[in-house]
Amino acid sequence: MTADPTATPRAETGPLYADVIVPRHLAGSFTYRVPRSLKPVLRIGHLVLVPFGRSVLQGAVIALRDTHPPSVARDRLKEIRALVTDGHAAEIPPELLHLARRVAEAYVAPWGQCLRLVLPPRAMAKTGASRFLLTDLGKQALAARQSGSSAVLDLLRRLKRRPSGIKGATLRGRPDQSQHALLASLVEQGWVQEMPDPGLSHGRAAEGPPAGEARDLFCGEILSPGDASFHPTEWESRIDGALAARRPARMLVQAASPERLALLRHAAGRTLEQGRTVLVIVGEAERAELIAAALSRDGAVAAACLHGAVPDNQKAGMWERIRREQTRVVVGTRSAVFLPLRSLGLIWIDREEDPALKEPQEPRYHAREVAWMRAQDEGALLVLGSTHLTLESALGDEQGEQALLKASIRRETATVEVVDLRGEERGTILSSALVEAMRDACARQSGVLLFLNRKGYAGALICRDCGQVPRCPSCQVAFAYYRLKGALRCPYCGGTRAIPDLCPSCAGPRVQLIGEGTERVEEEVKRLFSRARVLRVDGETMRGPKQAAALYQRIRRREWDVLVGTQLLLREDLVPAVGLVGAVQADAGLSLPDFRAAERVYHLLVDAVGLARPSSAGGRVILQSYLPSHHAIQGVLHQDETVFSTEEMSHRTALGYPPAVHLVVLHVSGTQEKSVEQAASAWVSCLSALPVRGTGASGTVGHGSGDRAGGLIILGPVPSPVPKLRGRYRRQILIKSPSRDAAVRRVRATVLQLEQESPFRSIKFDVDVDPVEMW
DNA sequence: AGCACGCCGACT
DNA sequence: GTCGGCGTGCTC
Repeated sequence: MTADPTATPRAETGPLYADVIVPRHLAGSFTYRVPRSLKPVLRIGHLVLVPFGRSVLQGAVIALRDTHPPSVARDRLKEIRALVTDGHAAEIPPELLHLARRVAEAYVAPWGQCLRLVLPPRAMAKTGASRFLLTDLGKQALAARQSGSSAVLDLLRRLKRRPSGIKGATLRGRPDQSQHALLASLVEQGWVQEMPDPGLSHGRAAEGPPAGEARDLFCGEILSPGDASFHPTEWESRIDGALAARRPARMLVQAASPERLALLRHAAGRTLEQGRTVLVIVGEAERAELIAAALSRDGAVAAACLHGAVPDNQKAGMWERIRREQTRVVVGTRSAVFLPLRSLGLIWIDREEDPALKEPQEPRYHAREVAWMRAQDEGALLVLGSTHLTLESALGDEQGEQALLKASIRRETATVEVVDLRGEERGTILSSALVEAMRDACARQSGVLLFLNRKGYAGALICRDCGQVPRCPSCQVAFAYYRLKGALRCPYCGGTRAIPDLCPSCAGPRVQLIGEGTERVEEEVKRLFSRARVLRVDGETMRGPKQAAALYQRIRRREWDVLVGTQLLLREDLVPAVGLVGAVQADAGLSLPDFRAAERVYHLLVDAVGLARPSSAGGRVILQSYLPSHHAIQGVLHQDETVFSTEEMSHRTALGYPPAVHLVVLHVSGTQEKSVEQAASAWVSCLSALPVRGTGASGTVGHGSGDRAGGLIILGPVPSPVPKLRGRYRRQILIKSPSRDAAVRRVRATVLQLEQESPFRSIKFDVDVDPVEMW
């Protein structure tokens, strides 16, 4: 961000100064003197060790220069300690350095922080540092003042104050060099002890690899095309065409998982033939393993798999092999989008709607968007694949921002019916229509699956007359039933209410608890069908790999007539297609406090429909609902995506939610409630007052949103849903903007301004661009 | 963010 | 006094 890489022509001896970014929450870069020995070799992208405050850090060189920055006196500049090597000079490939910067800009995060994303895994570890601790002998020596030297006593006292020890770099890095010798002599005397620095303790080796064994049993089917209606050749040729162009392109593939994987295999093979490489990104580690295995199946492709559960030491080796193009196909979770693949030809995002593609901490990037940045920079084809495309992706399609191809592969589905639960008797779990259909399916032994979407909905209150859920008046969030207290409780503000006798919306008397869950459904099935074999599939019965594997077996061996379960039933290849699927509470989840609630419910129900056999094979789906007119239900009923998406889009547009606008959420937190409030208000006025300054790094030309209002809608500040967390008060501001770029530019300018202003020293300003979890 | 300094209350 | 928690400030 500082300094121009192509500054002044430098002397033959090489550059005098280097701008370095470090992996810390710091906005700018830091300038260092280049030692004579490095002058001829140092290049942009090199990893270097630099003294930083009291410690030594790894950083990356982002610019070389012959003049020191005017803001810092020359004698304050420190010298680069060394080049990081692992045989050769370690360096960050230029495209990745650039990618890190683009991410930093797009998500208003420090470039140095984004540097972490592209660093080789090994380099993340601490630089073999050590700590110094005071020994018992040293304590005695201090107590007895066994040394006349005040320097020695000072040092001993300092060490004593810090039972966890002080880092070697800290002690040695002090201004006077005598410390070094002093320390050595104290170690020799046995007063001070040197220990290896434990470094980052959050190495996550504990998680271990996912339980792949139980799962492998079911991989066999994954690539078998669903049914005869799949005509892949057309889409294969479209992909071939897009790959042959060797230009950045985006393509949407809407198809069921087996078809998608078949297409991926084809695309991967074609990309490799071109001499280019393939990157596949998915939300979950488990699915990454599955896809990697599927791609590698016949040995044609050697796909590496990278995700959080892979131990760090293995990651380092994989990173190297990828960089050397020994590994040419990689499947991984979101952070894998930063892997150093060269001559990248294809990036495939599978299940692009998966919220896990969004990083929940700074830098809060979305792997789908980063993938698009990479595809643009490296001339690759980006494929967004899913059974359900997000409205965001679908709208991008219609707007034709980029050359976009859309593949939609349809399967024949089951017949869908809706049962209006408001017409049923009080307390009905299984409507008579569903029971009838179950009886029928059991008689044919075609299999029954009862699907309960109760996520975030366990134990709530619903009105049997109007279908409404009582909401917290201050948060507009559905109340949850709190069993312990027998009362309603708002999950966000914590406010409690007694259970009302009458519905707050329609004043009807039929207010009831629902969401009792799978157990109750299971009991009901057993009561009504005493001879049926019932298996329950939920978080409880699937807990632990052993139990899960056993349950897999039983499902597999068809030791059941009725399966009752949660979303777990939707797992890939868990259940063979059945004759009847019942969605027990199809509208559960519609009341969640999230503007994407309806979209999620719709997707879940479409998935549930996919679990039934096609109607030509007698497949039926019954949706039980209190809100049968809701467009999520109607869309599934009519098997017409536009029924859902048209209505949903008009809601989003009317209420100002994506994809009609872009959202940016700003978080302000601090220990003093008042200053948090003040800072939040200051941010809002700064946002609305600031005439957009041309500070930006003069990237792309703006979209003509230069007017004062900038088309931004600024809401808040309001207390965050959890207004106080770990002693810090939190407020948030919501920004809506037709242009993400305009909003981001504005926010970036204000963050810089606020962080520099003195009254807000201890306040943390946090930005979330395109939030996925809003609250 | 990380890391250490220094202020403050608790306690042998 | 000394121990150790927590708030504060700096990093070329």
